[in-house]
Amino acid sequence: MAKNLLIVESPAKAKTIEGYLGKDFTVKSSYGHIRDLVKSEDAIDIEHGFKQKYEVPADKKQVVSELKKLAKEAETVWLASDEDREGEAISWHLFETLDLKEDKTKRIVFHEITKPAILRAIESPRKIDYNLVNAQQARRVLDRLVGFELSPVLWKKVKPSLSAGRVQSVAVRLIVEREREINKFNAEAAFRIVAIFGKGKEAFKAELPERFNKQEDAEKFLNDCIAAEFNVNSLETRPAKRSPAAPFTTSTLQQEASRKLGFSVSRTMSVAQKLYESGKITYMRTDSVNLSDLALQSAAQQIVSAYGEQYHQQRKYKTKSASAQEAHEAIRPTYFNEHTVDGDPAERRLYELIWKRAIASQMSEAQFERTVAKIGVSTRKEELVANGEVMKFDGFLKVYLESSDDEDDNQQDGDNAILPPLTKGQRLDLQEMTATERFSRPPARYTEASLVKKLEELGIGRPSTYAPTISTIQNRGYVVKEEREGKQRNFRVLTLKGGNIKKEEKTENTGAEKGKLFPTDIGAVVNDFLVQYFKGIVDFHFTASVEKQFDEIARGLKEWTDMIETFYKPFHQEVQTTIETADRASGERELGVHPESGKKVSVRIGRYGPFVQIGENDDEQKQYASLRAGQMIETITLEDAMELFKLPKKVGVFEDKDMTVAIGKFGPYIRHNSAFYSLPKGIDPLDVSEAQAVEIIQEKRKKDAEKLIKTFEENAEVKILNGRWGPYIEFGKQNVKIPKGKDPQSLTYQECKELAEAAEKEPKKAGKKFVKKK
DNA sequence: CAGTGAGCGAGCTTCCGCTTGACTT
Repeated sequence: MAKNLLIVESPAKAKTIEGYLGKDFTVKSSYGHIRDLVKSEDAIDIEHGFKQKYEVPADKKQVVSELKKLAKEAETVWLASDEDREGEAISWHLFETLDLKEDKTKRIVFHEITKPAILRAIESPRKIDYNLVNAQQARRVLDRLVGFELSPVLWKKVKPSLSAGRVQSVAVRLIVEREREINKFNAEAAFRIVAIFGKGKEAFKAELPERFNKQEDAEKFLNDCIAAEFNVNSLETRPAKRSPAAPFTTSTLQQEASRKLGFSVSRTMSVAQKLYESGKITYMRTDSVNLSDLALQSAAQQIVSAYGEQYHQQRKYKTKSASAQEAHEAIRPTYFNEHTVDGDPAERRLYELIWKRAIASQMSEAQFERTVAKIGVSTRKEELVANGEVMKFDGFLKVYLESSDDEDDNQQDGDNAILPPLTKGQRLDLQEMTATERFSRPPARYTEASLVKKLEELGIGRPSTYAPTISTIQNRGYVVKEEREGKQRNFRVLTLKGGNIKKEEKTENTGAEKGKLFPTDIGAVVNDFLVQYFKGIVDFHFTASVEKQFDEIARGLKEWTDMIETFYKPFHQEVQTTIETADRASGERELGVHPESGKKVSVRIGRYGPFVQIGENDDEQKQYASLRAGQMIETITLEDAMELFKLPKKVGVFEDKDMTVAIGKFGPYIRHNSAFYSLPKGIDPLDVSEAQAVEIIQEKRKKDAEKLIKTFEENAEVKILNGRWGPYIEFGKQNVKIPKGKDPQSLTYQECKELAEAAEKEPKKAGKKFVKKK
């Protein structure tokens, strides 16, 4: 038996370290935290110094008992969890739970998984830092108190099963408030003037820096240009440079993978996890931009040998985030000489991104020559401006260019263009000039990744929780990630060409969104409730201010119980008062009066979601209709609401059964004989003819028939179908995958039944547990 | 993917942060 037991948090790390340490060391993993507060209300004894009650959760029992056994046999136990608040607490929990002895236990830390770093750590062990542990306890207790007192208030005042917390509630608030900014935004139109000079390859664009608010002014400008002479008034060339971005942290990786690869934050994390487990990259949950000395050397070597000495420049980056705890390195390839890796396409692409970003971070800056030509118009005092850019040295751009969040279409032209050789005073030949009406844009909706960026800036959440937080707020129904169609908008274009001005009206699609986060009604109602009654908790700076106090605890300047006491007393009082005094929140809003009956029309959240109601008194005949996807209580109008009552509508009869058109969660559909048929896009659900409906039903049946492999005489409900992932059995409401090697064509009814029953008996544990329904 | 929107009441829900697997119609 080995003399030493060394415990780290992650099994992949354990494997690597074991290789460095030789056979005197057994290296094991705790798989993160091994204990947590009990679920019940008595987890924290508020009366007695907030004493906590911990337990080992069921899924950690085995890990703990194995570690316990190994610890007993070992001469020395080395606690090597991460060097941050949570890591220190993990060491402390291990010390307590494994019944370790003070004199046989050593606490060590390292920031990078390299042999010298680990050996150095072993040379200088220390004791558990109880100040740091206390800071973690304060963090844990605060989060539990906030979450488990606030959530029940929502159950009483809004709806059961809702949740609130220090992190998730702020995330929802950001999205709700952004949506409101967008709603109240008024686009301002202005005319943008762009001129094209020269012909063929010599042609280039110039733009007027000023914009015209009125069409007359734009038109006058164009008019003045008809007879004008254009000359280069000034020509200025100056050098410019661009530096590479720091290597990835969790949050920047999520952002870039979202922009460049279209990954959701959880997809990014699970692909990165695979790369980490197969030893391809360093740890993927980190807030550090630091690279180990070994990594710096190895990157330098790669850059010099692949691109040459002039492309290399060693850089050390500093984190900009105040909340960073930097227990790990930045995310980088384990071996820089592996430019690509095996694996599925997602792994390969993410690895490539990580490799390029880390390599580029150690490369020289790119150098440009930027030219600005100002062009005088003889009949006007304004000048047109042409920008040209020539790259003199590509530097890090040879490998990697960071993408950006703003997709400002106004900047597309002009920048990066190459200007033909020009001389001062040169007369230019105008080919064409346009005045295009452009609109100011509302603030952008959050994507998952840009929300993570914002949370990180506010110091809210940690690398390990960004992805789960995004999932939580969606699972609770506070937020939806959606694609929404834009609206058509007209804009005017004036074109000056050949001495004539042509006026046109064009249309563009605006406001279309894909993969953006939208608040739901319940999200908005819960947010408003929390902002009204618990302003302090959902304040954007709440986390920053408690973090400051955690730091003081960690430095031994403050008692953690004092801090919690000071926070808890007024907070708990607010909870009490709110329970006693606050009204139920349903987001109710009056829309006006029903034009025909004169009854009141209102909208609010009900048991089954948001709905419109006509009538209010008990004795009145009331009418109800659910809101549709994309409609919200706060923005729906009386007219929209009236439309809702026009459907469902009977459109005719087919095979002796009614055909009804309605709108559901996934859009308009026809219901016929208890089956659903989606309406193709472009057909107005209010204007579907009987013949059209029949056609849609038959079309769908034809498509289904193509998927069908086999049916059975015994039971028409049972079918074998071709699905996206191969053949499967549709057994009533249950779908069962056909095992590999079985020929779907030759399956009997009895076999199908057995497969279905076997699948029923073996419920998908994890799937059901983690993926909340609805 | 209907329409439903009353009321009773037992028993349940819920936080954040550290990990990995088992799970995908």
